Amino acid sequence: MLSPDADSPPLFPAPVRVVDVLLPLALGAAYSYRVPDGMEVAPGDIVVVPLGTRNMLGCVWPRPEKATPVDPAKLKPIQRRCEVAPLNARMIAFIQWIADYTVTPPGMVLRLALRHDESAGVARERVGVRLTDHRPARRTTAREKVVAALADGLVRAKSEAAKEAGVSPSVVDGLIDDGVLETVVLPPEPAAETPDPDHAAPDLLPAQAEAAARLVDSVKSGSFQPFLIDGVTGSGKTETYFEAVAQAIRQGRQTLILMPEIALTQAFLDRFARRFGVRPAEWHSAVSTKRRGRVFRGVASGEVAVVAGARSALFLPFRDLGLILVDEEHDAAYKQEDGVHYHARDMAVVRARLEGATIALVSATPSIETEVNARRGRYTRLALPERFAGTKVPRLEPIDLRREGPPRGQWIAPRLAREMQSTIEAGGQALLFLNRRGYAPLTLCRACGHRIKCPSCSSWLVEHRFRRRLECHQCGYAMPVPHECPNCHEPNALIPCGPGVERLHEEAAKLFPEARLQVLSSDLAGGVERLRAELKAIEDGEVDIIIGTQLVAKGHNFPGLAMVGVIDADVGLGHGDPRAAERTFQLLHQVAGRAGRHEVEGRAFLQTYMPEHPVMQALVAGDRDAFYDREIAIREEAHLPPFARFCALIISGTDPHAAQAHARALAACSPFTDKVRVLGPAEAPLALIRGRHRYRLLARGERSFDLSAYVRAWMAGAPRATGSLRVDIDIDPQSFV
DNA sequence: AGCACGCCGACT
DNA sequence: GTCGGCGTGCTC
Repeated sequence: MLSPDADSPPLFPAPVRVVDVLLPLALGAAYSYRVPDGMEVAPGDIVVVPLGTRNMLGCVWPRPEKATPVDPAKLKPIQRRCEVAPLNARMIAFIQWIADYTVTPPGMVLRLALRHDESAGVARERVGVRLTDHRPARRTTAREKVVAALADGLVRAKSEAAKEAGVSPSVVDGLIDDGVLETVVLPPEPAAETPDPDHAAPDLLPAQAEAAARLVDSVKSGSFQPFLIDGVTGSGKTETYFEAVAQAIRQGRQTLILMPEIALTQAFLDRFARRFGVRPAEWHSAVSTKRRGRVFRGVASGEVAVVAGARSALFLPFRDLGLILVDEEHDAAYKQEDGVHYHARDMAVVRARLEGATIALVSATPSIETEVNARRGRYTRLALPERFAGTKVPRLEPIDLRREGPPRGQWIAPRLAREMQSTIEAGGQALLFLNRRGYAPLTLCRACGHRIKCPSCSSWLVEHRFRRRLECHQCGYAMPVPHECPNCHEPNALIPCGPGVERLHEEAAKLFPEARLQVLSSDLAGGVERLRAELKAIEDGEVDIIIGTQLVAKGHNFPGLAMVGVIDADVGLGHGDPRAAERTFQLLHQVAGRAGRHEVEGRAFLQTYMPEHPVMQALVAGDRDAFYDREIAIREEAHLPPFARFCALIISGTDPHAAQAHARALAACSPFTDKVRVLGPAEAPLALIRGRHRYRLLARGERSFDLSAYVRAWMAGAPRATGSLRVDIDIDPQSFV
């Protein structure tokens, strides 16, 4: 074969080939690049392209129909194509969909899928070593140790061999050079072992078996179907959906189990292992970069069958995703509120639709959105009404703090104390739930009435007596506890107001001097290790009274827990947050549900100043439907999600005219101008103002509100210098299905 | 997101 | 005279 002469120009010069490359930047659109001769690229390929002075990783992107061609003089060539798995068409569609829906530049969404350095990395070849017949010419003690360690003639990874011999890896390298050891290429370490769908098939209750069968059928059908697994605490929701996982494995399709990060516990992984023989691949912030790289590539190759992961796992490049489970679907941690604003639960539904996958949202207390979708038949409800162990859902009893509250300066009502006493005497454990870390949430000056606030965000500083500091729970600011009032300088006038878990511990210790107490909060001294140890101690019955924050509501099991006392059931109610009732209901339901899981009849007590509040009434009556009926009616009336396309536009930036520009734009494009109000930070509901946003517009528009028209109007009228536009993601889940 | 460019204050 | 603060704007 004659090779073409490189010096002479071709007779017919090939036309310049141009493709779009999406870069992981906030750029509005993909940029065009020239494809060098001899390079083949297709949409989804990961490439390196020059941008300004640097080189960047990007993804070849489908060219829009009406793309404005870029000046050919500007075109730079693609540098190289990366030898990594390209994004498939479904993944591209997913990224584009999220970008459109959340009004975010597509590059920012791509970043979520490419961000992991591991996506570009290629698995490094693992080198193993084995002893040969040669013996070292130069003998040293270190070398002797290596020879002795490898005397069995088996292959070991290089680092492994050095570690076993107790020498540095360079000794091993030296022996390789001398021919004493030979190198062997090891097969790449598997990202995860393959779960066995038939490892330990469970016994299911009739309701579980029926629900499992529905899910299995759906996985078999290989088409998009959304479900809600709606089961009371302890009804075996996990075991039920594990059967769908087994089916997906049998069919060779992949499964994603999404969970809030804190719910992804050892206990869950162990349960999975008991059913499938091995643990699933994990994906969350605590997984090492190296391990993430393996999982990432394993997911792309299809080798990893099941991933259990936090929010960000939603953007993994699955080769063939057949099943998604969203555990604790009501959890607020699924909502991402910086960078790309998205709700992982809703985007999971979108991804399932694009992948042709079965999806099940799982909760004992579904979010309002999901409940509405189930009631309207968009999601198929699979109800698990009974507890697996045959025990009843704990009875909830209100304690009216107006009539039978504790004396001033104390927080455990006499009745609650009596119940705790008899619980402990009967050998059971009691949990006091108070969602406030530290000793006291407010420090007040008796002399001048000054309240100590955070200098940077003006919320109250929380006293942490153990650490002898005042801390801001919003921004992390901390200072030593002052000896005099910072305002009037009166010494010894500062008094702590209200309870935190530390103070509650103090009170409980006084009331029950014999009892063994343990505080559980996220700032427990000693970190994760200590927490794990304390949980073990509790499980082994070495603790009588647990005093815990939100931490105790999720994930961990307390087999000996007989009763729960909620110190302040009203926390969270009464602010302007439209989700206050929902959150309180979910949290209290969940905490109360911790009691009496195994053979012990559980009881729960709610200390409240408003026992007549609908949330308390619904909890005490055990009437979930009443709660949902009311919440749905309120939202429908107020045009809040899920009955409005969105409820808030957030403007980041500092331009004082920006709010007016938004107001004009809203008025220009909303058919419901009378329902559109512009609220300043002081007026907007407290919970909607968090952090750095200077202005927030609440557009209580109808679902027909045309967002793109709004954006156009805003762009036209926006002052030149301004921040960016973001859309809050509490939106209409109808459009996902 | 970076990185350059640019236009004003305190240094060798 | 220059070094360097970060405000603005561009990158195919």
